[in-house]
Amino acid sequence: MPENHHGSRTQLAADRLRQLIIAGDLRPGQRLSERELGEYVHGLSRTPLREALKVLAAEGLVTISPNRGATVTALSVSEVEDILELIVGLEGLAVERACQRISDAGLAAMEVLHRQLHECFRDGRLMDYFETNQRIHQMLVDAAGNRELSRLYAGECARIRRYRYAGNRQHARWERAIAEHDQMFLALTERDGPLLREMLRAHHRNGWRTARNLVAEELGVEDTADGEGGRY
Amino acid sequence: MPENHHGSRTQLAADRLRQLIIAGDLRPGQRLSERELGEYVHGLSRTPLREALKVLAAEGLVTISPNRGATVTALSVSEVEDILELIVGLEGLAVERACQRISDAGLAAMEVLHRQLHECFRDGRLMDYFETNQRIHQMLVDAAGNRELSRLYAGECARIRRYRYAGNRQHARWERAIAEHDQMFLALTERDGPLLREMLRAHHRNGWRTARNLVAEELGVEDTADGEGGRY
DNA sequence: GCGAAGATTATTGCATGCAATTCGGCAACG
DNA sequence: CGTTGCCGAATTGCATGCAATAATCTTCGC
Repeated sequence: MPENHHGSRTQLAADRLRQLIIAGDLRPGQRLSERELGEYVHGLSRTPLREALKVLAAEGLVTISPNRGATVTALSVSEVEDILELIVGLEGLAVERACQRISDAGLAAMEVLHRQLHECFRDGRLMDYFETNQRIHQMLVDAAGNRELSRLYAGECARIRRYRYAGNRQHARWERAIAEHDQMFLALTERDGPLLREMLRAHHRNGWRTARNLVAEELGVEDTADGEGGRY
Repeated sequence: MPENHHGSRTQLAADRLRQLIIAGDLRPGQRLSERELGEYVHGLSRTPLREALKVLAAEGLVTISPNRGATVTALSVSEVEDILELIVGLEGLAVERACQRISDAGLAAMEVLHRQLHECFRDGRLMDYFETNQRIHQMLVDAAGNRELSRLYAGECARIRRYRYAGNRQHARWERAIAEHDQMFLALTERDGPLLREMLRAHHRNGWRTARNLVAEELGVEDTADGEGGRY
């Protein structure tokens, strides 16, 4: 459980709302009335909530219409794809650096998570798998040693997390995803940046192809040509 | 002059402060007392200012210490270099896409700016040159057609703008920069993404080498090995 | 019955007041 | 002489009240 070291109510509100939005407990497009939220979270007043909403708006998680209130940001399929393209690009930049500078300890840490991933798969714990998967990718990016890159990457992942994990993937895809992770881990140990980069690109494209249909369906099929001619 | 379409005082405060910080009118590390700022900008009250500060903090332009107020974010040399590495990476991703999809009209627009750049150089208008230079790079990134990428790129550029343009460059560097722009424009017209990417990387590295010394000096020489072994 | 203008209600935007916390200085003590 | 504890001033954090804007409902005219 992540401690709340900041007694600040603004921080508390922001953290709590962020978590609710990322996890998908608050649906995209849902209205976020100030007074309503205040009663929902500890009965705090509108001021810290307004500040928290402004912060989340800057992060792209909520959308504020002047004089009309805030809603959970609702992304279109193409916006999700833009962000995903960006994420893949950032991750690609990161891994090339990571392959150059990752330490043996770093590799060992990756291996721990990698094993956890396998365990989650073996035991069929889907949610834990997603969580571990996310942590692996983040750790890979962190290994590049560029804090700003890590921050941006984490932020963008948070924005579309709900969409990527909207529905449970099919088992066939899950199996392939694990295999891809195995290969990527191998590429990392051999410090082959360009190869790892290409594998990541394919990995994300494959993953998105599965999620995309579910998202498109949920949003009402904004179906352009299938992502095969893919951008990223 | 950019119009203030939003009557919202929070928006006004955020826009105004952002401008002041980016332009360097407010120095890094400078204290931003709420009441003081309020009197400075139109005599508005603390509430919209607090909200604006929170937003700018989320953008990375100001740093808020709980119960201790806000200051203009002061970056170390290595932080600036991290951000620059990120910017170069983003721009690299962008131009590869841009070379694929830029239209003739887009190329024409780039050419207009490119000519302006030459005029600024010829007339020795350094500030206009910087401005135009920045617009060229932003337009290049926009040409990739990924709004999220454009947003992030613009944000990161804003954060280090003050550092890059801290001092006036030497004329020799200026001349070379123009030459590099000529070559890059050529690469763009020929839609050679990989080449353009490499040229951008070198262009930024060369530019930073000049600015770096001035920044390091200003910040008190946090002098690690010279950037020659460059990361980006 | 339908559309439009006006009134009503609810919500946001902002100013202000009070409590909580931090920082500066001063004095007492080791 | 340096350190520690305390007090006061100033600043931030937050709650609340009021004004302004937008949404909703009512009513009137056609």
